[in-house]
Amino acid sequence: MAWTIGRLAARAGVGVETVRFYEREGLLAEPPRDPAGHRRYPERELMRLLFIRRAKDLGFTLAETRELLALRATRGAECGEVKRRAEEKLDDIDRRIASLRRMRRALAKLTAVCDGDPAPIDDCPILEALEADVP
Amino acid sequence: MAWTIGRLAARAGVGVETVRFYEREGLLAEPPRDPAGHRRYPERELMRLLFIRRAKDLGFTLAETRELLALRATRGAECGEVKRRAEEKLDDIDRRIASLRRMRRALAKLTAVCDGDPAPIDDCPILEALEADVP
DNA sequence: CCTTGACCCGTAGTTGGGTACGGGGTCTAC
DNA sequence: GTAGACCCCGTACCCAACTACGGGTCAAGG
Repeated sequence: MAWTIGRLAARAGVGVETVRFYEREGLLAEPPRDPAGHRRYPERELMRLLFIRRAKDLGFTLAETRELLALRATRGAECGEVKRRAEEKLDDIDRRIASLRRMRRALAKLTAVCDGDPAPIDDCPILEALEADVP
Repeated sequence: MAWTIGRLAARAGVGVETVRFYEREGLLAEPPRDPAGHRRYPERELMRLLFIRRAKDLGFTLAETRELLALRATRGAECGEVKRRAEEKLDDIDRRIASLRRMRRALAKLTAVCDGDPAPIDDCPILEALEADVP
């Protein structure tokens, strides 16, 4: 089953123009065309499109997302290089998760305060997220 | 100890103009001034500034970051509302962590493939991050 | 004194990531 | 056979988040 640009975009919750924009930017490959010159997308391109949105929401730039999508093992020689880059990305992701967890802990503390004793707290509690974290 | 805008910015790794921009946008409060009219920042403003950068890197907009920073329990009546908003942010953060974990799993799989049998894999492995995740 | 450097303010310009427009072709349904 | 819904392409426009510019004040060092 192949999808038109409009249907693909609708399924991913983005606009048609956005899909064409990602194609220009090299995030989506140029898809095959039907006899009328219209783009026909295979199912897997939806995955790719959803991944791009997800990565964007997580604060990756389009350039970083392009790199993430380009990571793949092809043959012996390149494998080490791919692995190195993948490990860099892994570290990046781990740092992001750790940051989010620190924010999460601070927010959870705030809701706990609200639950029990309704005493006011003066300072912005989320700033605790950065405790002992100054360079 | 109070810091000048230049020193504060340098410690946080941003430009002076960025700090003034955040002040205009209501992310940083207007600090006290010295007799010459220069801004003098208390230590805690560095926390705030670092938090803003961190949140930005995690994909929060400045508006969302402003909301995060504004969350605090003040007195009984407002407490329920603050708690509700904090719980929304918690859910948001949990979703982000889950997304990052899915990416992480896919990347880890890639490095594992590189380690062992150096057979090439055709498809972009990170797209597995979205398996069974299509609407 | 006078230069240097860090600050002041306001406004203009830039970059990343889309969005909208305008003029046209195509396909299906009435 | 024509209206409506889709698609094509190119270019122009938009918003968020900075970033740079230009002209002015002040304090310390040479």
